[in-house]
Order: sequence, then structure tokens, then C-alpha cells
Amino acid sequence: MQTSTICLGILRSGPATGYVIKSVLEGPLNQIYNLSFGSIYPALSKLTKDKYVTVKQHAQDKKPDKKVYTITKKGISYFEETLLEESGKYVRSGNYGDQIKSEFAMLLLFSKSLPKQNIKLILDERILSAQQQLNLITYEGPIAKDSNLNALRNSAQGQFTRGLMAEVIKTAINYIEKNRKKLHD
Amino acid sequence: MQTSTICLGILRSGPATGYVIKSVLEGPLNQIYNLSFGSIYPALSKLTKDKYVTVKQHAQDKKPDKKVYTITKKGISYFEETLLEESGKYVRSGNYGDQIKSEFAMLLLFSKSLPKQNIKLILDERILSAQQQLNLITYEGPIAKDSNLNALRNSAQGQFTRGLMAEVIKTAINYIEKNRKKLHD
DNA sequence: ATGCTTATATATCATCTTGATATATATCTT
DNA sequence: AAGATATATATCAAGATGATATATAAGCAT
Repeated sequence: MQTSTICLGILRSGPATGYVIKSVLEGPLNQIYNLSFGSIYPALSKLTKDKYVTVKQHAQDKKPDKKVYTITKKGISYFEETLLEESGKYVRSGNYGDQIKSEFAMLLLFSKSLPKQNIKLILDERILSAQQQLNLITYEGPIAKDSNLNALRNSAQGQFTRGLMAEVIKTAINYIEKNRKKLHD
Repeated sequence: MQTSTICLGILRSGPATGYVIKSVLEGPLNQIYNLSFGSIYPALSKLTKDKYVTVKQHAQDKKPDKKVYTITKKGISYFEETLLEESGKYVRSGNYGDQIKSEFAMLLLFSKSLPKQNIKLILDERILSAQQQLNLITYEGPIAKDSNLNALRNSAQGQFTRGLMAEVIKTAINYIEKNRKKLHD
């Protein structure tokens, strides 16, 4: 899926800065899709140039301007067209898997070449981190106070997606705890 | 983790071509780490130049030369050093999550803007594809006949990693089947 | 108090990666 | 007999990452 489509999809739930878009991807939508600033900011610039979003610059005393992006009517139609197109391409592609780069799994796979102490550390930290991810995903309080991105997170779609990720993370934690002895001691 | 480290790690279990390395990543190591030819081939060239692997070209009648890469002693030490370094960096980074781009999850998240029929298709295909992934991962027969990459897959580390992925996929299938009605009909 | 870390916020850029395309043949399927 | 899939490498434009730079406020630890 194009970065611009994801930005528009998030912006459909309310105005946001590039920084907030990244926060949403790292918070309640954790483990779904990673994007760096280096791809978010250029996407937002292009969307502005093409009139799919408008930008309001809030001059902040001595801090860099906060740029709040709002989706336009043209942007909403464009988003709906593009999403339909991309869903069609997705189904036709025959490639329904996610793009995954799990450094964790690779380290474990090659862990015969690693000291036992390192393996323990990797597993301990992964479990801790997974529990934190679970907290981020299942957290129901308000996000980024002055934004209504709560709507996206709390929609039936948001609940389904977050529920799926939460179950997957819980399964992984249980599996690691039950089977880790096979990799050390 | 660097692409070259992954190539060396796979090559440590036996000689292989770039094509076979990709097949391993797409077969028994499915859902662990994605790499394209465009990053595997240059990595193998660089490793050859640096003497971490040797290459034997098998001229095949009218087919492109098959290049079988073998890890050198220098390559084994380099792999072990690099893996230790990368595991240290991984633990120190505080970022224990995987890099994920799930177009599937994004489509579901935005599926309010999609026709019900499309949503059904996306879910049906995903379940089918997940079952195929499960088969690839849990398949215990021989892989790529003339290679001993079976060793990597059947090692304690390979079994652990594949078992983890299998559990995660099973959980996802069950979750989708139990909750999909919330997204359509 | 003073220093350290985290959060807010944007921008840039070398280097790496993807996804598509090209080339070539054998084998399996319809 | 035609078409698809598997084997095999290579290239490249377009896009993405990860690091770095810049700036300040707030929170927290010593």
C-alpha cells in the first residue's frame, strides 16, 4: 500500500501532523505497519501539492512550525478510489502475506553461534517489549489529546485489527515462555 | 540485521545459490524475514569480493550459469563476530519489535470505505494463504534436494522459530474466523 | 540546582531495498 | 499444444530506512 494512502486513511479520522501520524502507527496501530519520517513527510508534501490535503501552519514561538494537515473533499474521493484499487491489486496479486523483517527470529535461528547469556537477554527483552506492545495496542484511554484519532482506533475495524494483533502477541509470549529452555540451559 | 549476515547464516548450513537462499526465506522460514533478489545478489557479490564466500560457476547448457556459494573459514569467523555485534546492538537499541508492513491489516482498518464483497474476498484469501504458509513452515520433507539446508530447518533453533511462527499463524486464522462477521454482513 | 532523558516537531540524505522487468529453458498442468 | 510454474541471474528507477541536525519544554534523577 502506498504511504500516501495510509496518510490519507489516518487523516480521514481527523486532522493531524506528520508527527502524530507516526505516533498512531507506533502506538495503537503497533505491529501493523512501520513508516519512517523520511517517507511520511514527503508523502504529505505531495498530497498538499495535489490538493488532497490542506495544511495550516501554527507558528510556535521558537519551535519549528507545527503543520496540521486536513483531508479535503477531493482527498476523500481520491482515498476511496485508491483504496478500492489497492484492495483489488492486493487480491489479484496472489501475495497475501505481510512484509516482515524479524531480526528477533533471525537471531534465534542463528543462536547456536551466540553465547547462552546473550540468548537469555534477547528472549527476556523480547517478552518485556511484547508486553509493552500489548499495553499500547489494548490501551483504551485518549490518544494525542487534541486529535480525534480515537475514532479510528475505536471503530469496529480498529477494534478488530487491534484484537487480532493482541491475540498474536499473547500467543508469541506464551510460546516463548513455554519453549525457551530449548535454546539455552 | 544486514542482508550479508543473513546470507552467511544460511550458507553456514551448506552451499547454496542466491535463488535457493530466497527459496529458504520463502519456504520453511516464511513470515520471518523478506528479502528480494535485488538485495541478495549484490550482498553475495560483495561477500565474494571480500573472500567471505567462494563461488563455483556451473555452466549450464544454454541456461544462465548457476553460481553456488560456499562460506569460507574467514566467512565463518566474520559471521560469528558480526552476529554477536548485531545481537548486542539489537539489545542496546531498545527496539525489539519487528519491522512489519501488513497491507492486510491496513485494508481491514480502512475497510469501512470498501464494499462488503471486497472485504469478504480479502478475508477468504488471507485465510487460504495463511493455511498455505502453515504448510510451508511445518513441512518436514526434504527441501531443495541437492542442498543440506535441511540442517538449519531441523535444528533446535529452526524448530523453535518455525514453531513460534506456526502458533502465531494458527492464532490469526482462528481470530479471523471467529470475528470476521464484525466487518461484513 | 543541574544534568539527563523523553516528548514534541520538521527536514534532509546517503545508502539500502523493493518490485518490476529482461532473459532463457525445462517441466508440469490443462 | 499451449500455458503456467520452477530454476536461475541481473539490473534499475523509485521508494524507504536510519541516522543526523535543529529547537524547546517537561519530567526525573542525583
